[in-house]
This record gives sequence, C-alpha cells and structure tokens, in this order.
Amino acid sequence: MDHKTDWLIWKKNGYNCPVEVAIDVLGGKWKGIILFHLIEGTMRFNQLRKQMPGITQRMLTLQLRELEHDGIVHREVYKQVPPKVEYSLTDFGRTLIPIVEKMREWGFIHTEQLLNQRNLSMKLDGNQS
Amino acid sequence: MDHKTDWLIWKKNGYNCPVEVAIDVLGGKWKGIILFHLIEGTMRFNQLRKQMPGITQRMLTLQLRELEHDGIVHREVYKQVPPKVEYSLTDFGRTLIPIVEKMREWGFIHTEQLLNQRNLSMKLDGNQS
DNA sequence: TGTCATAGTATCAATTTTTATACTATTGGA
DNA sequence: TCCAATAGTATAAAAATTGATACTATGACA
Repeated sequence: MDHKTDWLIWKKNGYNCPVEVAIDVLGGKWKGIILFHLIEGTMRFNQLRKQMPGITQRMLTLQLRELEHDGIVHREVYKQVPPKVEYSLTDFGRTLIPIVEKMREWGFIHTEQLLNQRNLSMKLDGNQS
Repeated sequence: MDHKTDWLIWKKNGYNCPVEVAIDVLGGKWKGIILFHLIEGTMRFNQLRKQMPGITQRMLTLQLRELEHDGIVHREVYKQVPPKVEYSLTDFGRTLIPIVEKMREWGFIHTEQLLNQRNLSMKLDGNQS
C-alpha cells in the first residue's frame, strides 16, 4: 500500500494525518496511563485502580471498554464470586508500547524543566508591559 | 537525581507517573498534530491552519498559546501589516519529537487495522447474546 | 474612498469529559 | 443472619473542551 492510499483512507475516515489516528486511540486523560500500567502485565480491575489514585471507578470502566472496543486490551472474566476480571494488552495493543515508552521517558527526564518553565511563564505573565 | 526524587516531584505536583506529565503537555485533540506539522519547520499561523482543516482559528490560537506557555513553541511576531507571526519548536519542544514520531509511525502503519477492528466490534456489539 | 490580507479577540452555545454518589449481584465465612 | 469483597451500573451534575459566528486593527493598493 502506497502513501496515496493511506492518505485516502485517512481522509475517508475524517482524519487528516496519521497522528490524529494515534490520538484518537490513546488520547484523553487516562488511556496512556492505563496502557503504561498494563505494559507490566495482566492486571485485575482494582489493582489497576490502585495504581491510578485519581481515576473514578466509572471512568476506569469506560476507558477500558473503549480500549477493548478498539482491540487494544483484552478483558478476561472469571466466573467467580467475588468477581475477578483481568485486563491485558492484546497483540494490537502492544504495538502502542513504543509511544507510551517515549512518553514515559519524556516525563521521566523533563518534568522538572516543564515545571520550571511554567513557573517562569507565570511570572512573566504577571509582568507583561 | 534519583527515582525517589522524581517520584516526589510528581506527587507534589499532582502527577502519579511520568506518562501523566507527557499527557499534560501534549494531550488534547490538537497539540500532537500541531507539533507534527512544526517538526518540518517554522510556519505562519494561516499556513498551519491550512494543514489542519478541522481546527477553528480560536482553537489554534488557544493551543499555540498553551504550547508557548509551556516553552514548547516559539512565537515570532513581525511588525508588519498585514501581520506576520511565525511559530516554531523551541529546543525544549524538540524533545517531544520522538513521541510525535512514534505516533505518526503508528498511525501510518495501523490505521487500517484499527478501522477493521472497530468495524468488527460494531458488528459484535449488535450480536451480543 | 473602499477593499484586501493576516492574525487575531469576544461572546455565547454545544458538546464531551469527568466527577460524585448511590446502588447491584453474588457467595463464602463469622 | 449479616458482613465483606469485587467489579461493576445508574443517574445526575459539574467542569472542561471545542465550536460557530461576528468583530477588530492596520496599512498597502486600486
């Protein structure tokens, strides 16, 4: 498949460039973080929740359902009481790991610089001539 | 700086992991796409707008201002009429390129599979036993 | 004098995302 | 009999994001 064909596929589906597609799949506040945790392996619902103190139960459910719908995560339900549901990356989901890894790496290295920069901007904004 | 220090910095600023920081900087519907276009070099406001048929003028302005605030893009205003304003990546902004590149690459390779997967999911959802 | 181009702002509305809170089913064990 | 644990769902509201539309300033140029 050549570039022209790719371009047609994007256009036909309302995308204008490849990056939009990636954003469509792992955009939003939570999906990247969910994937980050699932890289380490299979996790139960509440395990995942503990790793993400900010998220509500509902949000975690919603985001996981969307990822499942997109074929990114696999949901395995065990017929037990109390319930046990395990989430893991599919093969397709694993193709996203390089993106998440780069994000992890960036955050790891540049958090301080970002915070300094924001501080600086704040001060300058106050100073505007 | 060791890992424990990083962890403290994240926590103190409301982050729970490095990926959250990256999402904070280039999350949202547009920022990744803006960066994608700026990788190729300096661009004027309307040039950028032409590359992004979906975005409104207001949104492009807002997103660029946030990126500027975070020290990711540089805004150069020429004192001319009609106005000329050029946007480019800062050194700091260029550190994000690897992430955007991975996103581009992913979208490039996996758009079709994603669309197929969504189609499949749709059909299954209709079929639910 | 009127029009064009560029890079915006202003205002308001619609949409989407996210949160809060309460509720459910099930069964093993005290 | 009552409680705990897990993985949810339901409902409503709040908050954030995004969009539509109209408006502005300025100077060159016809």
